[in-house]
Amino acid sequence: MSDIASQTYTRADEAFDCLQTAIVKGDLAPGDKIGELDLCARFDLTRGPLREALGRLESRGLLVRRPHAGVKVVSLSTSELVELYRIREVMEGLAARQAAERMTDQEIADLKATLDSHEAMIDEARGQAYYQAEGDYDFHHRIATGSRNTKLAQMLLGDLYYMVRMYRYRLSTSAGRPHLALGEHRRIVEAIAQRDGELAEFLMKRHINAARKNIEKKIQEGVLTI
Amino acid sequence: MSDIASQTYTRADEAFDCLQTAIVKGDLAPGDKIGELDLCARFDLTRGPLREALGRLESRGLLVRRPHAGVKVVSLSTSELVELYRIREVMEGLAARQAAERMTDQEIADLKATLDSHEAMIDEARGQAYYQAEGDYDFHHRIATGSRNTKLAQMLLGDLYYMVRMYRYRLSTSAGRPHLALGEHRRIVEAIAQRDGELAEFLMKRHINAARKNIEKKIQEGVLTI
DNA sequence: ACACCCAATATTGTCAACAATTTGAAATTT
DNA sequence: AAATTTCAAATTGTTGACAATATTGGGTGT
Repeated sequence: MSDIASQTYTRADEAFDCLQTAIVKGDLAPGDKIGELDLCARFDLTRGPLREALGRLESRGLLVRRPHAGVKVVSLSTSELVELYRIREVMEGLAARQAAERMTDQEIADLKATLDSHEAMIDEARGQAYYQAEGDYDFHHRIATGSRNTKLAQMLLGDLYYMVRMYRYRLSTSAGRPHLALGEHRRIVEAIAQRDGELAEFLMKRHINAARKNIEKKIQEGVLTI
Repeated sequence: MSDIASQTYTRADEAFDCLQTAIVKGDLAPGDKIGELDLCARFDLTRGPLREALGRLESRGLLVRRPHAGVKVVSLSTSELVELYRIREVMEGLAARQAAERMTDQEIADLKATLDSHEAMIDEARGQAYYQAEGDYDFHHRIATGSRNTKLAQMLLGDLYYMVRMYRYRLSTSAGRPHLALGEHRRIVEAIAQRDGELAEFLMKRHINAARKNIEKKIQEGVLTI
């Protein structure tokens, strides 16, 4: 949801939000060629705000636009997806390091409480799933904002987050290891609470590296096709 | 310059290019509030393409847009500028590592030749300057593309490169150390040529860390105000 | 059957006018 | 004199129509 606290909520904002959601949820599927007039009819928009929204989605890597030829929903190859995890690793490692330096005690306590509710959810799903709702409920989202490195958070949450999330709907990177993943989250938060930036960075990188390895394994087993 | 090899060059592309150049060069200065009609008159554009260009520039962090209230050229505080260097450090470190894995021998040879011409230029300026023209002549630009991590290159060259460059016009991060900086560039390329990704990453991170320290030192001495 | 060409059509890019919101100056109140 | 309110003008957001370009389907040649 775009921030409307101090700004008006334009039709372009609205268009952006609903299109992004449609992409993340797969209603607009990777590789789909989508036309402006179709989108206008489907989402009750006019072309001006729609084009603004398309521009924003393109800048976030969710769409590919070709002048005069139209728009496609981005479709990452498996190797491109793996590359995203390489980038996440170094950037989220930095975010964890800076979160250790800058998060308030209250924020850390709140994050621990969120992890408790994550655990309750895993138990409820009998250890089969670890799904985090988009936004403040999501661990990685919280670390990025906790880093207080505005540009880093913006890049992580603006450029990478939704691309990764787009694929999360179709694959679980914590499959077979939700309790393990949760445990890793807890250890990262503990390092942050101890203000040990170096350890927090190390643990976060290891955590994302494990998710990447998980994906690579699935690709190799032929289980994962995109 | 936008890629026109396989696409038409729209008026929006044109608007984007000239505005970005104006920002990087300081013709549109940090903090400037700029109006659409002014820009249209000044750059001989109409509002449609201009608004597209403004959207792109916003996504690159060069502008801040507020709905119904207009556009400002971004103005980074000194601490924000330093944070950019933290991000560059981890991302360009990764780029160097991946360049060591993926650059062709020819590309490496070409890069060395470019460094030779950099050296000639420093000598010509009597060791007072190390200025690299935007694009392929720029060492960092070359490493990012050499990484063959498309998304990484896009983020580095799309999101960070011009923001950093915007400030480079007003400060030299290799001030007092052009020969040293060039030497560091050479060592990074040597590590890449040796296909030693770990060393390339380490050296690149150190190099950017040194540039950051240089900036921090200037800030502390009160020499650098933005 | 395949490759190429061309014209018509569909779709995207641009434009100018109207709608919506903010800004700043003037008037009013304290 | 300083603070607040009001309102017209300036500026940004949106809309629908026209301009520009790519796509597609049909026709022709090999």
